Amino acid sequence: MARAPADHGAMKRKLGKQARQDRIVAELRANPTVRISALARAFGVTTETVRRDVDALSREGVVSRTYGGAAVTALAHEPSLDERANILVEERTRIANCAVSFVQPGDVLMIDSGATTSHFVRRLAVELKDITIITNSIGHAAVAGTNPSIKVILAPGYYVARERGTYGPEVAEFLRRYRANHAFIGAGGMTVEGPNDVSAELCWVKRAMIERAGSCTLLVDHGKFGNLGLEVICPLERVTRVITDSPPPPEHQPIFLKGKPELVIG
Amino acid sequence: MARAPADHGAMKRKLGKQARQDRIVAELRANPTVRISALARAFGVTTETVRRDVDALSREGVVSRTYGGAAVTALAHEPSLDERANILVEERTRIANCAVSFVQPGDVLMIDSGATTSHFVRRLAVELKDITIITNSIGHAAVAGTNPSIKVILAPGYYVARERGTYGPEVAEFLRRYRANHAFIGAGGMTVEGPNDVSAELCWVKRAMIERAGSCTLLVDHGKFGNLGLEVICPLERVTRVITDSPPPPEHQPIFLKGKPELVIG
DNA sequence: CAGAGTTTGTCGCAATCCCCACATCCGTGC
DNA sequence: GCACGGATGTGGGGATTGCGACAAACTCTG
Repeated sequence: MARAPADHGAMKRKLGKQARQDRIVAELRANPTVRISALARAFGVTTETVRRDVDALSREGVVSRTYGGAAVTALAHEPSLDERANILVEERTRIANCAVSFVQPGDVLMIDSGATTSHFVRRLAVELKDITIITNSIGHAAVAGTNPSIKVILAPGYYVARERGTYGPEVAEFLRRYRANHAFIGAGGMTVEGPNDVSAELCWVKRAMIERAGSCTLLVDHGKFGNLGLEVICPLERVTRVITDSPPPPEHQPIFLKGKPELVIG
Repeated sequence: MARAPADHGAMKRKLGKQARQDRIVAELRANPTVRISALARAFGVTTETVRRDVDALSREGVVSRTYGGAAVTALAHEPSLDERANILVEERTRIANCAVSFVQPGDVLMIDSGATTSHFVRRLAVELKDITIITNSIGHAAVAGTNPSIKVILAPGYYVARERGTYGPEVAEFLRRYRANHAFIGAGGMTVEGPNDVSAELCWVKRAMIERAGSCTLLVDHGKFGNLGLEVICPLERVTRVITDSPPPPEHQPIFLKGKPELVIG
């Protein structure tokens, strides 16, 4: 593979132990794995030295040791969205399947980033044609973009790795220039006050989407009912429809009493 | 290639190929790395068989190969089903290594999407701290975003799957609201007229970045000299510096005669 | 049933890695 | 100066892995 012959940035001078270990974890941010032999060449030290570094980092739990090198530890990498995407797959797939039935060719959708909505987008990319998706999630864009008949518009802003999407005032301002038929958004919790989530920046994006869409469908699994996050996204009346996987517990049925958010069970 | 040998659950003694590979990725959800030898023992097959499985998964980008095993992929890294990213890695890595030496902490960079610039961003994410990156590439954003000390601003627009980035008038308009120290851009070709590329929409993004940056560095491999694409991006004088991997052929040396674009060989 | 194609096993050698013991270098404090 | 501990380099034996080539077993199809 890529040799490092008298490497440019590496031969500056001898790095100390700390500097080497920092470089190793940095390298693992760019590449999923590193090899001891390659690092030794790059640092201009012996493989034994690198081996000791890697072993030390491994003991600290910063990296995960492999035969011949090291890899990113599963937890340190993307505990956030990645882990969340792998739980409740069954339920979320049901929600997603149900949600696509409300979408028709020609629709313009706003979809916020999130684990549940990502299943929804995956189904959209498979089943539907001639729709436009406006989103702040690069994951959604990448998935939906594989379908050439789906037009994807990505919102700008500060990129937040944890959510794999853009956030900040730019997003809301950008969204205000568009108008959509529907907004499909997720939420961290759902009470009689309305949908809520844990982070203010997440809420602002969802709010902007709801504001600019003709109607709003909430995608939440049954575990979200009763959760109270930091901030309420919008009053209950602004939500047109709630799609979930199984009936909410009786104590939260009052949410749908007035029939204002329509309840759909996938 | 995409054949599923319809294995029912009756396979208790020996697992089929598909079942093994599924088990491997499942194993990787629990442990950050697996070893071929261990898997071979667990499955009751030869290490060669597991090696083939792992190699296959690695080619698909599902796992990342290590010496003696496999590791979880960084998810941000692999989605390069793009064959262009896998050629000239040697040359592009050299260019990227050279380019990072021109960047200092505190810099604000505009970087356009492209195969060559992606190597550059990867190095940036490893070696530098406290910089701001403004880009239209979701790949760049995902990679740079793993480094918490790098601020990433993503430009809006129509998402183009082929380029894994945003394009269209929105991009240029958005960029106009920022000001950067440097622009690092790639190009499909390079002649005495200046850098060029094959698609008008690509050119408009590059143009906007050059316009809004104090100086502009072009990252091109040696094969690009003499290529004439559809559209010239900007006159030669607007380019501050050209970084390439090996000296351009003599017939294209005139590009650098006036010393206006500085020539740097990585 | 035959034949083509796929999957897996076997074998051997070269390359690589691990581990251990010991030597060397260097800065620090006495 | 000198002892000392930490960090690093050296060298070799032993184990593991990678790779290519070939054969055996199996699957599918006509």
